[in-house]
Amino acid sequence: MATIRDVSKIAGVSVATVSRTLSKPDKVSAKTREIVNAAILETNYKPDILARNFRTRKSSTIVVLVPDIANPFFSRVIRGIEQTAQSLGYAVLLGDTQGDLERESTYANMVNTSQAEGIIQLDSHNPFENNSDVPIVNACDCVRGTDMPTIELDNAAAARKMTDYLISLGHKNIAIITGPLDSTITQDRLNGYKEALKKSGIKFKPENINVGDYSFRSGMTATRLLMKNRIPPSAIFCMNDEMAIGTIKQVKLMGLKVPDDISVAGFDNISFAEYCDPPLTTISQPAEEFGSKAMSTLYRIINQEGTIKKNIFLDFDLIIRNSTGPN
Amino acid sequence: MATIRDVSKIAGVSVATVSRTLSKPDKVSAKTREIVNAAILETNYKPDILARNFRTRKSSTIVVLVPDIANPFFSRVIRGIEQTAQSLGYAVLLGDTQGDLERESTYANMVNTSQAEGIIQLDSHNPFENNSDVPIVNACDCVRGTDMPTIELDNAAAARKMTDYLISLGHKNIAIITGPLDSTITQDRLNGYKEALKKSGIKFKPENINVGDYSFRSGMTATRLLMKNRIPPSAIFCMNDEMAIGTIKQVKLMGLKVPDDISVAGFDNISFAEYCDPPLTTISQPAEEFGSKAMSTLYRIINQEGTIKKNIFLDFDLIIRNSTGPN
DNA sequence: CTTAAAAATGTAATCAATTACATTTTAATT
DNA sequence: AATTAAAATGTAATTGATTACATTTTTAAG
Repeated sequence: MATIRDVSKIAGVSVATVSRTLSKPDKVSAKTREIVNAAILETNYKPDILARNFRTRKSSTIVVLVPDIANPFFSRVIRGIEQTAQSLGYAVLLGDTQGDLERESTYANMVNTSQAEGIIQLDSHNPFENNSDVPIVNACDCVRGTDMPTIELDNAAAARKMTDYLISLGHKNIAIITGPLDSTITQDRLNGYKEALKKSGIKFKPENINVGDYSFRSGMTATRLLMKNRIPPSAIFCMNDEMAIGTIKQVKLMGLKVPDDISVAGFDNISFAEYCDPPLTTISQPAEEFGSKAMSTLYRIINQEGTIKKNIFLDFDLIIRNSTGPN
Repeated sequence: MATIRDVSKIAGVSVATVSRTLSKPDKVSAKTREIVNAAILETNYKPDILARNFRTRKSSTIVVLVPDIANPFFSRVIRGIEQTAQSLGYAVLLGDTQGDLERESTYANMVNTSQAEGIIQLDSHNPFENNSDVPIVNACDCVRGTDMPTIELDNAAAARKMTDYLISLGHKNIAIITGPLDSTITQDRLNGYKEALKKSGIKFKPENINVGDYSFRSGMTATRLLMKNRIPPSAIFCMNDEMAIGTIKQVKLMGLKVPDDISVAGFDNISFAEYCDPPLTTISQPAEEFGSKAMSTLYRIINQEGTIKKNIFLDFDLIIRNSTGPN
């Protein structure tokens, strides 16, 4: 492999000039630039990125911490991250934590060792005990009470909107299948749900809450339990689309019809939501935008450019399809 | 940040000893090891990975080239890659190419600049014009006629099995919705389909082939066209589950029933396949295993350990659900 | 107690780029 | 033509770990 010295020798200039030709071409005269570029071609010189990274203390790499890459919502977020990262000259290291704190901190520490310049955390957990000065952005499921910048949805408002909509259809006994209770998203959405009930003068019943884990199966299980309530719900609001699809399956399995007997609503608007039967009423989230906003914010933090908004809220939409109907 | 020299000064040993304590502790006496470790704790020393990478010419990083991370099959493959990579001490750089050759070669070149030690390519395309000596493994959709090791399915056999099964149900007019024609997977599966027809003495009709792009929508469009055939098919075999789900939707939209009027089969066995209505008959592929096998093979290539099997074939399964029935 | 071999440790070069600072060349002005 | 400022280029230090080779210490054998 040719080094910058080989190039400089052939071009008859110093290594500094070669280096400048590559990184600050306007500091080099047109004539020398040509000579150097010719020498680069001749030697097929490729800068050694490891040497450059080492010298400049920059890896042009960021780490994404994601609870599960196979989750269709997260994989879209990551697509957004990757695209923006690429356009900003950054590479994306994938840290699929599977909820394991040890794996999370292994990846998070890559910043301390300069392997990565920053972190995008998609889980509601601060990977650093005390607020550190590591560049980090928290997206999608965001922790409260840290000074990490966040890219989030107004989850309470979204859940309120969905609950309001179900109430407007005449439902009074609305069950909710949540995500894990320690997640901020779950808490916010639960609050929104309760607020909407209260506003409409509907009494909140604890038996109408069931905890899931975002999987199809947990949607089915939770539904089975909810339907055993003394007064079974006439509508079930799930905190993601997979659980809602599990719910639809379970409801059908019990010989009931969606939405005639029971309305089902989801959250996320994954691509499958439009194709299940009946198509799913849900809240759409701009998944790719979460990713690109998180990446561009992280970029500004790393490079200390412009001002950083502490909390960025993205828009959601209530997507009404046929899984919900009048009570 | 403390350097290895700070540690060596405090421990009263040479930098070589500190380095050895970290990388080859058995070459250091127990006593010195203790002293050095104490000094490491005291200084909170973390080895500078950039310096180490530079010196050792290793980045402990590999690149995954994937056509689309948001595809649920690929995201599972990547989960398998990531898990195995982590256990082997490698980090995974995500290269979502979106089918763009330029982005692909940008990522592929990271190996030439030592940013990555190897590549896992999930697309049927050789990112290097001429067979290079870059460590690379080709998984899932594999190119023919290169010397890249592959991790693949016997796609022809799988398609044959599915077609045989449909024939065994009494279907004679079986349509197929393919992926892009330049993909090896598509070609192999198409061959398997044709072989099965031939074996059963069924004449292959070109009008029964329609090309899709693996999206729900293309499944719908292709189905609409196929149903306009002079003799519409009684079964439709789709080369992935998304298109099959689109097909089911379109069939229902036309007022027909699955499987009573038309049988629909998919490929991949993504998690939704079990939850759509009716549940989808499909071919299951060991997605995570594709990933882990690809990673462990790449590891052996990079580190020149053991022998490398040129082509590894994984098992598939015909999963019979309710989207297919007798003609 | 020697002596040889093995184990432990130390010295200093090395990796390939970047860049502060020094020097030379060019351009502009009088 | 002389002077000065600006632009271009060069010199050599620097980054932090690894490691070949040299040296010292320990262990084992006679």
